[in-house]
Amino acid sequence: MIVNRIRELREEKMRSSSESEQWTQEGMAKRLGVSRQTVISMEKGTYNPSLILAFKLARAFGMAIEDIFEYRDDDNET
Amino acid sequence: MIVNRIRELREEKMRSSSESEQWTQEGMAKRLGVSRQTVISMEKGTYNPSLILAFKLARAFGMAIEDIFEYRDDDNET
DNA sequence: ACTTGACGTAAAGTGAACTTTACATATAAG
DNA sequence: CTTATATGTAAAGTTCACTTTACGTCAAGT
Repeated sequence: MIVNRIRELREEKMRSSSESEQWTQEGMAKRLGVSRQTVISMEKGTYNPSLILAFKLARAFGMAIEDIFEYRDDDNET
Repeated sequence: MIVNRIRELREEKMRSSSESEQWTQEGMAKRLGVSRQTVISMEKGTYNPSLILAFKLARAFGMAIEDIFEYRDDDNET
């Protein structure tokens, strides 16, 4: 399974950034080129995003994928 | 789009590793828990794997995702 | 009171990641 | 010459990431 820090990071951006509306769920969705539903699902962490989405997120936050997502091999995933 | 070094890295492992059969396409498929077709498709680079698969690959190679996959935002992907 | 913006949820649809099977080729070994 | 192993390809099926729409809540502003 995969654990992520997306919500935490996004909320920190909302607080610190001058353009906080860029960092709402909808702002992030636009920036990433996905739907708001997808942002919500990612934050919930209930699913396994594509590598491209992970790269886009990492780029948006200016971080490495490994600093946003943590992989824990508890069980049998695809 | 995403470019990767999977084939290159796997073939290097085949040459240098003592258990080279662990690094055939089929060996990798078993290790990653996917089908051999999926390994072939990944090496061809024609598609966008899941984050979990990317993590498993990175772990198999003992590298970071960013050292295996390179993200180039040429156009409009999901 | 009413609007507006940010977040949440549910449900149906689409496309692509991934599987499975089957067959074909090339190389190396016995 | 035959057998085994590694790779390639094609095609049909399944699952799930992601979309779209629609509606509901809550807090802040006017």
